[in-house]
Amino acid sequence: MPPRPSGRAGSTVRAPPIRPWRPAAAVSGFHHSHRSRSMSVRTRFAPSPTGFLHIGGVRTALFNWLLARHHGGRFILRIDDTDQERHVDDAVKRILDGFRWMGMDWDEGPEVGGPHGPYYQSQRAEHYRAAVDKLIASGRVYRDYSTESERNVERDASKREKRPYRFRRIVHAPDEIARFEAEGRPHALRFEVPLGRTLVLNDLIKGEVTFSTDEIGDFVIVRPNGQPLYNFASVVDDAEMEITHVVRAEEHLSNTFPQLLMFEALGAPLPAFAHVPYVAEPGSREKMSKRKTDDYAKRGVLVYLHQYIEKGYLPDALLNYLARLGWSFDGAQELFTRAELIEKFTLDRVNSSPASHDPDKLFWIEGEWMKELPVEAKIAGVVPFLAAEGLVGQPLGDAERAYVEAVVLALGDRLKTFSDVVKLGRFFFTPELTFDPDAVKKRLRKPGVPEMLGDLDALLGAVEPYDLETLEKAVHEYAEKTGRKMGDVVNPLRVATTGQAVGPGLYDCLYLLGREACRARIRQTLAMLEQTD
RNA sequence: GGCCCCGUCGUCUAGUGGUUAGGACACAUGCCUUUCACGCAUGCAGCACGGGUUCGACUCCCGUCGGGGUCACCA
Repeated sequence: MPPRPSGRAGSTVRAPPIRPWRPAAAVSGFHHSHRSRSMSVRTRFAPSPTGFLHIGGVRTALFNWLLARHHGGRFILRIDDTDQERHVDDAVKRILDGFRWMGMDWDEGPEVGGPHGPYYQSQRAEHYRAAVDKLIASGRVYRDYSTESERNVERDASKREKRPYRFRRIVHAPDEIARFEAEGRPHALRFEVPLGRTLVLNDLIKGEVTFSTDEIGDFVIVRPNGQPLYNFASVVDDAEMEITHVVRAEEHLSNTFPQLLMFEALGAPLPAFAHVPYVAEPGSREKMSKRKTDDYAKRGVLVYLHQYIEKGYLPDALLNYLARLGWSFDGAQELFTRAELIEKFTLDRVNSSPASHDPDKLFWIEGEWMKELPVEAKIAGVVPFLAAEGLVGQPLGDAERAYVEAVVLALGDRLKTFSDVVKLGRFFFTPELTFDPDAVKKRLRKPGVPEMLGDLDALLGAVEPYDLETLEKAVHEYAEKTGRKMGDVVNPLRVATTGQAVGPGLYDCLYLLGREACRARIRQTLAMLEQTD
């Protein structure tokens, strides 16, 4: 237990730790009841519609969603667009599509509405106005007539003297205020922070955090142009939307204390807070930065949700991975179904330290989930990628569909993401061979290989019937008869018919491709070898 | 710089004073095998550092170092 602040002036405000299933008793010093005492759990995710969702944001949203679902509560989506109201539609749609893809459904918010709407901050002006009236009545909010240049003087001085900058109320004489008003001088609305109080937050992830109000400057809640600011708007909304658990990124931990003051001034019940640590770069403790997106891309590290969607990842796999990034159940279980996650997720198992993004582990989980996927679903997932490359027609014919199914089956566990079908199985769909230079060098540029390929061409022409079993038997017999090792026959034949050194079993390839296609490819390979020898 | 948060293998984590510090990914090796993938087996690897407290510290306290946040009329 950290030492309790004692013997100093000021009261103590405590936000009690609340376990939804067993509300804690009220703690001295704070006279407001806690939200979740008698209500069901209500969580929210409040993105601002700028750019794309990155995986850190998705994870925060997921924790909110899981918490709500775990307790049979409600998950609310709110669009925090106080700042920019233009061209929001597209960004919001992208966010919503991302949520839909992840299968994180929201009970209130855009498109579905709800009893506490609207769910766009840009449409809630009257709510903020009413809250401002309330705060003004409480005497906690005042008009600030300061100019930017005046504040800059203070700020620069603070910086120079290496002390924190904190705005404190400038008290003007009544006639001065009258003059300001007469000349129409613009003013912001500020919250007057009471000095000398110690605020204690019982964060559900971080534990007990103590903060002195002396560290908080009087903050602006409404700009001169009437625009409400985040710190204020989000408190008003969380209160009105009856949010019981504010689960958000830890960068908001310090913001929580001024917010506590506003909840108090508003006379609103306090939600519980849980601050989720940031996501670090792969292999590092450093925070992932949006600015480095291009660098990450060069290293093959994907940071945005849409990038994983485009790669053909499985929502259940990403969900599983993100849940385990910073959360664990028992230290042993790695794979969780959606239902298990809902059943087992609790905030107290969320790690209080940052977790770094591990694309390798994601890829492994993805593979595990892909193994479980029924072949029908694999076909459905793979077809768009084939179609985008022009490798299959659209819509798919019956025969084509059967062929895709056979290819998917042949690919087996090699298929990790849906887009892998193009990388691993392209040769199944086009007569044009793309030769892997290393494979050609290693397997084909060997003495005797062209002659052998000639033999195999003839062999394929003679095999009857042309099926898996007979093919395998014929190749074995050929190897035996000519005194070659199986690998010395099979590997060149694979490269000659697929262009690649790796892939499904050889006989699967030969059979699926068909007799004539295989023979044509062998001849194509022979020609290639001669030309570039 | 003030204040606040954080620090177990490369990575995700288990661990709440007494453990040979456990599991997973990655990596390495072997087996399986026509390649790759899968599977199986084995191995490598960790309590940031320094002081305390204690019979005994990864676990508690203090400091240092490192990472992060905040100190906006951004969110």
